[in-house]
Order: sequence, then structure tokens, then C-alpha cells
Amino acid sequence: MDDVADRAGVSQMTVSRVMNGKGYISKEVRSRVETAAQEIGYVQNRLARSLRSEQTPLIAVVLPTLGNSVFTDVLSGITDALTQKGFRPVFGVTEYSEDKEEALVRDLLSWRPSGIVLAGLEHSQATRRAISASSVRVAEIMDIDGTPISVAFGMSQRAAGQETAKYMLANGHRRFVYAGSQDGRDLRAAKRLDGFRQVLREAGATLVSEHISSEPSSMVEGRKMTSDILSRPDRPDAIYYSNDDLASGGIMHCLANGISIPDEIAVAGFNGLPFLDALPIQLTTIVTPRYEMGHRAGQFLADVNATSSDATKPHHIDLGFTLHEGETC
Amino acid sequence: MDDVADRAGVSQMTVSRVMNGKGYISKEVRSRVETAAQEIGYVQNRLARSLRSEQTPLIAVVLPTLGNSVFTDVLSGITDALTQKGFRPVFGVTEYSEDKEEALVRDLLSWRPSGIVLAGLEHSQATRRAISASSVRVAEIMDIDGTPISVAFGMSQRAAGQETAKYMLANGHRRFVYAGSQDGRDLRAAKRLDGFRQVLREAGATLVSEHISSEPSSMVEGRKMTSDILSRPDRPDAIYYSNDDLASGGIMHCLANGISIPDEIAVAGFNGLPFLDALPIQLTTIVTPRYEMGHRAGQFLADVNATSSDATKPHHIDLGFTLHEGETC
DNA sequence: CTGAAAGCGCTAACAT
DNA sequence: ATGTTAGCGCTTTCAG
Repeated sequence: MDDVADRAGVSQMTVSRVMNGKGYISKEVRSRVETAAQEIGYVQNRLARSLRSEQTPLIAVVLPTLGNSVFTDVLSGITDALTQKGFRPVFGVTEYSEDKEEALVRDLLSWRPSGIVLAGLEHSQATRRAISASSVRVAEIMDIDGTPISVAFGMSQRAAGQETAKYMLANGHRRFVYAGSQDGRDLRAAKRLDGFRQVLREAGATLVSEHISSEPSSMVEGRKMTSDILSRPDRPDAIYYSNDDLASGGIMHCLANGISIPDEIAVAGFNGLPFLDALPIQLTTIVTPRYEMGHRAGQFLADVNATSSDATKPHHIDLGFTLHEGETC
Repeated sequence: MDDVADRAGVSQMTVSRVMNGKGYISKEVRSRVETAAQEIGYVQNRLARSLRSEQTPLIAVVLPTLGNSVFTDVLSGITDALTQKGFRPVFGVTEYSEDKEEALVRDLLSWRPSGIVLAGLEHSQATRRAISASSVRVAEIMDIDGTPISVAFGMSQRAAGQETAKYMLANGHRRFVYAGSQDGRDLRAAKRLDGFRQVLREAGATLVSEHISSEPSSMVEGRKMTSDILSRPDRPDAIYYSNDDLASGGIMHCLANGISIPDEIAVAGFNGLPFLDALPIQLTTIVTPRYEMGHRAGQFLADVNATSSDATKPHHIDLGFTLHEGETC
């Protein structure tokens, strides 16, 4: 900056003001400084700026995985919202581990980000402490069943499970199987299953069994699991999958083996991923506002005007979901 | 840090050494410092650290989009490699625009990252200048057809197109249609098409037409395009899609309309996405090392031992690809 | 409208 | 094995 100042014949402070568009600068000086900066290829050092000004345009983003399009959709929403306001996401993945989340949060907080995005509402005590000690603004996403640290942008996972169960029951199905993945480490899937179970119980229907694969969810895994489920003696009349990937794998299994859906077996998924529209048969699923959850969280954190240390008490913003009836139930 | 030092009864410098595990510290002092830090909930300020030490564990990542699983796979590879070595990705998306890439690179460079990942080999003059002026280490990914700035981890897009064409020709197809998306802004898809065309020309086969949708690629879009293509009078006997999303949409169209593949129409894609394995029919495609390209690039940039300002001249590392024959040709 | 001085929190370099 | 000094590049604050 000194070099630019020398070259433009002004003080370093004036250069700073020009670069940041702050304070009044005569047009003449401004253009001289801009030219000088251009000429020597000056690039601001944001580390210094952020250190001194005690604020960074950085938002920490902590997600369970990048291997599931659900989170890349969310990340996409966050990124778009942030980019628009000149913020940058800096992020890490937890692989669904609370310990890793804790370490990551601690590390990311050392960059003094002005905000942090967390997935879900369940975090270790230490994570919560670290966050509240740092006074970053927090946005939790995906879930609203529980108490947020500050603001949660999400939907009720439990209600999604309930609504799916109700719809399947309404269509006459009585004997169910649940198919999930990730060893059940996905807490939100667990909440959906919980809601699903509850409605079944109240209706006197049967949840024959719960299949939880240890693999990450994928179409291939869904196809495999479905093959297993359908080859057992206690064949159900409907399968509730923890998400669309698994469910569409199930559809593929049936398609490939001439099993008629929903006559021989009904299936339902969760998420409402775009590719479902391309399948030969429309999957019954819950459409979730993935991009929007990320986008809203990003907007919230990038909003400079919002009260910094929210005096408002923890609350959630329900972005809802819709049941896509489809043809598989 | 001063507070920690006071509490532990040592100098600030000692705290610094403990926090960073540098230099010799007696066990006694170390534990005193660690306790003190714990007690007051001390969190390093990496801005200050990076400013003073003139190095950051930050890697800038610039990708065209997050809306295509190809790039999220790559990002996943990058993230894994970086995380392992204590680096953090900070990133942005260009939406396939060179101008946005330029602005993004400039902005990200202001964080003084120690490395930057760029997609493809084509960048504006200004982008190249900004990068070379900053002395960050650069890794380009995806493509190797061209001259990298420094090191490229990728595969030959052109060769992929050529190999696909050869395989399809070998299977007796003669009249082709190409189906692409993104308004052709995807330069790598363009290179594949180029290789494809060339082989066709040499073999005297016909490229009946090229359909380029303005939408981002997706299964739904692929299904739509296929429907269009097959309803025209000059029906081809094979379709080469710019990627698997489009191609599997084509498969879905055929499946839903009782069109037999490859008898009535042959199809081929590109990428070898995992979900293909779940489809009722195996798509002929090129399997690309997406995660690996990201991972290798990440490892390279996070490798502290590597020569900083590579004296070595620009080169590429060919991670190759494999043709998955499948059943659709 | 512009400038001078001070200092953000840390670590490199040099003591001891 | 630990301490002292200086300064990274910027912005805050106060002057004019």
C-alpha cells in the first residue's frame, strides 16, 4: 500500500480509503491512486485488513458430507447467497461425527468468521460453548425439531416422516419395511423414522423390520437392499426409504425384475431430487427446500444490518416441505 | 495470548510456542499453558498468525458450478486431501464465466492462500497475470489438452471423445447425433465433441446434427432432448451425450416409451457416475477419475515440502479414463 | 478532503 | 528452555 501511495503521491491512508470506498476522496486523487494500484498490480491483504478491522467477510460452513447431493444443494444455496454479498464460505465436513464437528468448529472459529452454518440441531456441549464464547452469528439448517442455538432454517423432519406414513396408510398399505443407510448416524433420518413409526403405531399397522446399511446412501445400495428385502419370506407391501437415492435404487430393482410398483410393492423416498422427474415412474416422496435452506441461512449471516449478538431468543424458520404423491404408493 | 501468558506465568512467546508445538518447551510449562488456555477458552487468531508468518493454510478453490455432481466429487476430493493436512478450502463458483473467474481469483488471492485450484486450462490473461504475480502454487484440474500454468491433474477430454466415437463405430453405428447442454459454455465438453467429430470424419460417418440445450445438464433435460431427437424425421442410430445425466435421461425416455436400446437407438455418455450401476441397463460411458483429480490436486497444494515456486516447467499429470462398455451401444 | 500515529494479535529473529 | 524486540499490512482515531 505504501508503494501505491508513493506512486500516487498521497499517504497510505488515502490509498486505504480509495480501495474501500470509504470517506470523501476527490475524483482526481481517486483516479491517481487507482492507476497507481493498477500499474503495480497491487492486491489487498485481507488478513491485515481483517485483523485490524476485527471483521471478516468469511462464513464458516460445516456440513456432514459432500457425498450426498442434499448437502451440495445446500452448499450451493449458501455459496450463492454469500457471493452476492461479498462473503466467502470456508468449510469442512464432519462425516456425521460430533467430535469432528467440534474440532472443525474450533479450527474454523480461529479465522474469526462473522458467521457459521451448522447442519442440524445436535451439537456437543463443547461446540456450543466455543460458539457462544466467540460471538459469531450462527445459522443451523435442515432441521427444526429441537432448540436452535440461534436461528434454524429448516423443516420438521419428524413431520415429514409422519406425513409419509399417513399417505401410505391412506393408500391401503399395512405392512412396512424401513430402509436406511449410514449406520443410522444421520440424525435427521432417525427423526423421520421416528415420526413414521409413531403414525404406524397409532394406526395399528406393522413395521415389519428396519434395514440399516452401513454404506453411504446411493442408488446402488438402494437397489441391493431392495433385492434383499423382497427376497425374504416376510415380504412387506411397502418400503419407506430414508431418501430418494435409496428409493430410486429400489425402483430400478423392480424395473429390472418386472416387479410392479405399487401393486406388488409400494415405495416412498425423501428429498424430491430433480432427477426423479426423469424416471419412468414418479416416486412418492417429500420435496424439501434444500437450496432455499442454504440460501436463507447465507442471506441471514451475510446481512450486516441484522443485530449482531441477537437479543432475540432462539427460534426457527420453517421452510416447510411438500408431499409429492407420485405413482409409487 | 497475553492473558494466557499471565495466567500461566510465562511470556506470550512461550504460549505461542506451545500452541504451535514449535521449539522446546518443558512438560511442566506446556501443561500450565494448556490449562490456562483451556480455562479462559482461548482461541488462536489465525489472521494475526498468518499475517505475521506470511503463510496461510488456505487453499482457494474456483469451480464452474456446484450444480453438477462432477464438481462436487472433485470438491470432495480436494476437501479430503486438504483437511488431512490441516488446510482449509475457501471457494467460489464461476458459472462457467471467465470474467467471474477473474474477479473471484483476484478476491481469493487477497487472502494470500498458499495454493489455488482452477478448473480447466483456459483462463483470461488477467487471471494468469494475477496468479503469477502472487506466487501462489496452482493446480489445474479436469483437462490436460493445453498448456497448464503450472501443473494440471486431469485427463484428455479430446481422447475421451475419440475413444467413444471409435467404440460406437466399431459397434456398427453410422449416423450420430450429439446432445449437449449449457449453451456449449463447457469447454471440456467442446473438446470431447471435437475429438468425437474428428474420428467420425475420418471414418466417413455422419454427425447428423448437434443439439445444444441452454439449460444446465440434467436427467430431465436429457429425457426431453432425446424425445425431440427421436421424433424428428432424420432419426440417427446413435446419440452421443455430453455427459451421463443427459444420457441417462435418454435411457429413461426409451424405457418409458418401449424403445429398445441399443437396437433402435444406441447411446453413450461421459463420466461414469455411480448411480449408473443401478439403472436397468448399463450405459456405455467413459469413467473419469473425478475424486482423484481433486484429491491429487489437493495433496499437491498441501504438500509443504514441494518446491514453492516450481522451477519445473508446466506439465500435466494424466490420470486417465476408462471406457465402460455397458450395454447401450 | 487528506494525513500521522497507534496498534490489531501474532511470530521471526535474536537474545540469554 | 524461555524471553525481548520488532513489525507483518492494514484501519481506527484523531488532527487539520
